[in-house]
Amino acid sequence: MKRKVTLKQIAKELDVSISTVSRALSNSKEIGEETRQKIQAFAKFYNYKPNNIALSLKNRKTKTIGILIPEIVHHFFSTVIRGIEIIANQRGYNVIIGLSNESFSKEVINMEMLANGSIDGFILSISKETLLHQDYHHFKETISQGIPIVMFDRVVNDIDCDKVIVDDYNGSVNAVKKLISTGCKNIALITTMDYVSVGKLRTQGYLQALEESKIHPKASLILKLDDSLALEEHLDVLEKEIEQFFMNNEKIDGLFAVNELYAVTAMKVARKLNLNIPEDIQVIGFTDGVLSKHARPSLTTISQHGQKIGEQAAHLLIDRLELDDEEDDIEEVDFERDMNFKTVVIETELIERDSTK
Amino acid sequence: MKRKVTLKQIAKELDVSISTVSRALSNSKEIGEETRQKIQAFAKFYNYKPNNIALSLKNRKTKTIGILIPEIVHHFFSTVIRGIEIIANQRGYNVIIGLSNESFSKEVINMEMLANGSIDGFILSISKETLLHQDYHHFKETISQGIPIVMFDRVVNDIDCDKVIVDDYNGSVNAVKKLISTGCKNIALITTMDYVSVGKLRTQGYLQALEESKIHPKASLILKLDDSLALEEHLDVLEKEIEQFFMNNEKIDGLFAVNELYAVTAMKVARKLNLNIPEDIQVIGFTDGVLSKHARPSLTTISQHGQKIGEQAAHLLIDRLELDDEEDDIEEVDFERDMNFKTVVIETELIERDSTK
DNA sequence: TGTTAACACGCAAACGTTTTCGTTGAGAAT
DNA sequence: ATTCTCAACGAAAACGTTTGCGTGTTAACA
Repeated sequence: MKRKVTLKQIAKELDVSISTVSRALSNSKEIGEETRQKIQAFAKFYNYKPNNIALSLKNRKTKTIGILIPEIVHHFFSTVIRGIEIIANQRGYNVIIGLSNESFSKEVINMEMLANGSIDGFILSISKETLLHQDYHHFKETISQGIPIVMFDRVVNDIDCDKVIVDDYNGSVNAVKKLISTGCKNIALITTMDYVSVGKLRTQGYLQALEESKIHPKASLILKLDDSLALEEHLDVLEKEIEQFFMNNEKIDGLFAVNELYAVTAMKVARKLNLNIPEDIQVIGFTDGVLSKHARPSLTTISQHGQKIGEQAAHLLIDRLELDDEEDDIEEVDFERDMNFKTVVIETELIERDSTK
Repeated sequence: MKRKVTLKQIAKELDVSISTVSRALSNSKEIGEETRQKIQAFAKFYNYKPNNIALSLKNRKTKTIGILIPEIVHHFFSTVIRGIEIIANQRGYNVIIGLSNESFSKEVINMEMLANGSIDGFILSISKETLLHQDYHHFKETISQGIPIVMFDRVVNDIDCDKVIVDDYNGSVNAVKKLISTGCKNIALITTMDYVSVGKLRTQGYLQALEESKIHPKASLILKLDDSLALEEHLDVLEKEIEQFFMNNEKIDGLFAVNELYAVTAMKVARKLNLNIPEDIQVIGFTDGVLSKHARPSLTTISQHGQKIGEQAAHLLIDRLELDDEEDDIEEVDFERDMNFKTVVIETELIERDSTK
């Protein structure tokens, strides 16, 4: 087992000083041609690579970004990660991942863990529990320590950071408009509780589309489901809830669901009730995952472009990190800095498949 | 922006030495009661947390493990990550993720990048390209540098490391036996090219099950697909290939597919050809993902227990890392060490749903 | 009173880098 | 002969920790 070779060892072996080795390897012209060649050859032979940790300590930056998400077995989130990773790698960064599992305390723990020097900045999506408690002190503290954050998808307004969000509102408006334009008169909505910001926005979009078409929304056409029902374990409960909902609203001819699972389950129920899709009832779901593509019939969805979100978030974060670098040199302009936080909106796209006319 | 406070700053502020602060915070009894209280109070007030990078440098271990996988937008892999993350967190480790995107060079680059001090050990699944080239020098080099590796799912034999594998062979045997026992006479197989070890094993299992039942395998009943067809982009091509396959083999009454996508697509084709599932043809797929659960009819699958795989892999790696710690102290027994690499086999489970009788 | 032990703390090395600021020697300029 | 100027290199600090060892003070002991 040959341990990694260090500058010190090379220096000793070649009977020069550490600084000479360091300079020779960085092609400094302060070092004589001959010595430089010798050192470089030796280093190459022993496959010298500078130790990242030592570099991190010296430069006070790790070149890694921390990703903090609620769940990883999830099409949308993993797509975002892929986007982040691509850009991060391109720009010389690594990614380290923390999972909150939708829990507030795990989010805090993970954050503190990584904030102690392990990462240069965060890209995160807030856990449901945090959103429910509305306790954002950990974000604020992290930021006040000089660690920038970029939030995506699930964001809150009162935090000073860059954000990348999906245009949930307009996406929903368009989806529902599509249903209206294809003749739906009684459009139902299956959504989540309001504290999840995206659920709220999608609900608002639904209402807006109805209003624009002078359709009066009916409370009975809106089904708000507890989030735990989204868990794969409670599939049967979810199914029954939706079935009950259908029974209570016999005239439903259009359905908009705020996620894929709700939509697909609703289709299953519709079929059970002998409703034909899209003839009797049209369905549109939010999030374009693998389910939508392979459902029967394939599901018309609103794509969120998760990868693009990740890429944008990564760019925003790294831009800010490298901007901070320059500011460190100049050492001024502290006042105007909080002004220019951006919020990038990623447009959604309606992907039409067989569940709509 | 208040930067994180360091030992040095505390020492200066309280007019003691750095060592005193360090010891006071670790509750050393070498420090007087009064001083200790004072320092601890001060540290708590300023929310002192030791800098991970500095600790890593000093201890020569980072308490992070590197995960290297071909793809993250993938149910199985993300499940494994979840398993790893859970155990890692429990045992005080972080995880850093690298994506090879099934490319050899990206795998090598990522590996070298992380091996330079960023991580203590790897958990990885080999990329297809690497498997194809059969070039494993980067694994060997990493290991020879004293960085342990745990491979999962896609493994190769001639590398000295712990492994966690799925019982692909027996899983397949059982699946095909199930088909036989429910009356299938002409069982087809849809698989991948042989260089992906798991595909090969699953094919062997299929053959074994046939043989045990004295059924002669027919080459015409085996469809080997190029891997690129697994990509979501080529769905239509995949569909046509399978349709052609069905046309050529009219008597197929059972089908075993080595992944979910093949199975679901085959069901789609079967339906198109007016075959009823499971009456006319039964289908079983490998990998229990979200598709299987929501397909119509729901798909009988072989579950790989991805999370369990991740958990096991994490335990194996961390056990070895902490065992290495002790050996560093003792400084001996270098010879017997390569003997005790474990290969843990995670049993599969046949999850029966509606695509089989 | 002199010796000693316990106590409470500081110094400095070490982890592996980069970089600033010397220092040395030789040849050129005065 | 003396000063100056480079070229070529080394020493040491710094990043933030931990820890072995040294040291000064005090109190207890003979």
